[in-house]
Amino acid sequence: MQDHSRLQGVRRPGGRTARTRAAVLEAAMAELAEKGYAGTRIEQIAARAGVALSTVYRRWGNLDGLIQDLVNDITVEQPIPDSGALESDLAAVGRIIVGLHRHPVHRPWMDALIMTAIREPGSRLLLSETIQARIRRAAVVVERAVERGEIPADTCADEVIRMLAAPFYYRMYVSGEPVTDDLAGLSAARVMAAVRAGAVRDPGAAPR
Amino acid sequence: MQDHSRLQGVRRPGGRTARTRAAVLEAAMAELAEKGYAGTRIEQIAARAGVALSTVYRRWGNLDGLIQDLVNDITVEQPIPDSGALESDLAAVGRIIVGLHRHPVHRPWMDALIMTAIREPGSRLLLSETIQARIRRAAVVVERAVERGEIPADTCADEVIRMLAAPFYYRMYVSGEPVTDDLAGLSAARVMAAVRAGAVRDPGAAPR
DNA sequence: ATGCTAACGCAAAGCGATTCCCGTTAGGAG
DNA sequence: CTCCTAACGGGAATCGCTTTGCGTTAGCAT
Repeated sequence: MQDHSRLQGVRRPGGRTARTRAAVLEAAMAELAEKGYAGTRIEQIAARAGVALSTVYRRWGNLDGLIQDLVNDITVEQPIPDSGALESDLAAVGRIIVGLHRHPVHRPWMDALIMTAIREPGSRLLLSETIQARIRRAAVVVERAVERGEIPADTCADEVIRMLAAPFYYRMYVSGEPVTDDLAGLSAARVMAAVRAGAVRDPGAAPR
Repeated sequence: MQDHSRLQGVRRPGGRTARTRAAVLEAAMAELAEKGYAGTRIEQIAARAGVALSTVYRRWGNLDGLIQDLVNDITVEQPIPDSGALESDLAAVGRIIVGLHRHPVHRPWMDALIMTAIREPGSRLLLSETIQARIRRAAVVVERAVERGEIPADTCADEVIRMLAAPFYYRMYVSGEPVTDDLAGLSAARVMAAVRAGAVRDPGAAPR
């Protein structure tokens, strides 16, 4: 294995280097979306980007490294819902998650992320951080509900979002059941019940 | 790719064939447990089993096929708790799931299963069926609670178990947060709140 | 006990992933 | 504008995965 820490410290970040990076990342994204993780060939990415194979390996090391870099570039920013009622906000957040998974471009990314995270400890950390950032963003709907006095003040906002999101990923990657739009509403209702009962307080894990 | 349907229809299932199969599966299990999915080499499995490399490839095709066969052999049977109260039963089921993941032998299997399921549609189906079988077994604790009149009669037992299990897998494979024993109790309490509120009825997905 | 052939062992070969070497191009500091 | 060298291009070489051909062993039907 080589260094690859250059991802953070390139000596000449401008001009050609930047063009190469952009081209390769775009090609990788397209290939992943079309062929999926298993069907993606580094050589194809290089060819599509009009770049030498060795360039890809020098800068990213392998497909996993490429994906890690890709994630940093793509972290999807969705508007946070604010309907005035927590349950409908949660349902909206749920639909965003469903949408992410159903979108033909995003699904292969998630697949690749999960695969990579299982294989590479470094990737696991990256995935963990990416998800955590998304949770934090979505958690404001819970915090607003607390301010409104809609739910107990000691509710753990992050845990609420995790509880909401878990079923989607569970179905996608474990039980294999279909992920449908109405799952968002169902999941939101269940989470609400737990929150109202005051069952979502002290986090089971340190929020890092 | 070859046939590999021979996994189900071997012409000479006895004697040498059976010995080979047992030896290879045991070796595969050991290698997966020691090295994990990424570190497992088919050649190592063959060597450990005292079998020719080509034999492994002829019968199982690749590591994924081997894992599929392995799963059929291993489906873990745990006793189903029956404490008389649903919440403590759920917590016990949760602890079983936690234990499965923490056990040094089972963790690589789950990793391998998830990986394989993402790569191979056939494996996805297999994982789906395996999980469904486990859900069904665990769901009896919910059915008993219904008979006791402890929870609404129209509660969907399978969904309760899914709701209980989802956070564990979510933490393991998505958010990357630690999976601890007390998570079992927390998760059980949250599920109970939703069930009592009657929020876990009509299944969001057809039960297969 | 005997014969047929499934299943095995061995080894060569093709394929993609990854590394390495060497010559060339082009940022960007001076 | 010039020079230094980071970064690139091209291709050979290595490595693990997987397939295939051929000869051998051993179930199991008779």
